[in-house]
Amino acid sequence: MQEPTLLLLTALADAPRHGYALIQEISEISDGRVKMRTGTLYGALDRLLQQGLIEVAAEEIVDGRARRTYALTGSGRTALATEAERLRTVAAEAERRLATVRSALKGKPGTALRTLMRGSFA
Amino acid sequence: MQEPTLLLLTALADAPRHGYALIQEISEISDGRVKMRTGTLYGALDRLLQQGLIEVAAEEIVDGRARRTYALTGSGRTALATEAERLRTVAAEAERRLATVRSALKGKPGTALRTLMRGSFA
DNA sequence: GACCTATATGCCGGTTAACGATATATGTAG
DNA sequence: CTACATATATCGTTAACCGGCATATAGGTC
Repeated sequence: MQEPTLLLLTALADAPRHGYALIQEISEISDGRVKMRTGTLYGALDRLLQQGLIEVAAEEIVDGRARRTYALTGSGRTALATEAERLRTVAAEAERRLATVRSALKGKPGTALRTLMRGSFA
Repeated sequence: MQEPTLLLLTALADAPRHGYALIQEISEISDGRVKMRTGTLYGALDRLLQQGLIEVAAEEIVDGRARRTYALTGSGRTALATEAERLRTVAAEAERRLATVRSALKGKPGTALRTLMRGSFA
């Protein structure tokens, strides 16, 4: 699952929303950093509908404009929860490894180094 | 940045490694769930080299087999740290929203709902 | 000797998703 | 009347991943 898709599901996690509102919500979630384009949005919505992760919750016409509201399905909720947990785990592992002080190993290529290298070099 | 790329950088975060070792390391990081293919690996390595996020740390011949060892650059370290933080944030937001009890709102479409909907529907 | 597995790198074609651009249409503000 | 916000949708391009294939050596099993 890629980031735009993840953000879409996240934006739907607390309440159903329609396409245009999702673009705004994602902008808010990401502190204005992610401006999702409609090409990405509607392509992703179609895909997620097909995968059964979201469903059309309502189709109305407001002020002459069509408005289709989407909602997470149970399956979508599960998928988002799984994905969020996996990302949290990977992010934690990345940060743990980045925190590893390599300079501490330079002078002591003994146990610590062999431990780090386990399985990598014979 | 996509997940295979993230895992690659993570696998390089604590020590330089060569291609084949990266496949194994990623398998370990992900508890055996991700079996990275060589097509993905070497394509990604080429791309990351070009982007300056990794560099070739050593080129040796061990037992007649070529072995090219890759390492994170400073730029790669920064990129990974940034990415990890962003993912941590998004994952937390997803979990926070998933935890939002929608049933509590159903009977009280008042302040809480309006707050949730801020900016979405006029 | 034949076969399989592990180690190790690399290319190629297909598929998928994201992206930018564009189109359409209405209401509101200046 | 121009511009902007709202709202949905399609199209062509690009980028990345993926599976499969190719190549090569070393070591173990039958």
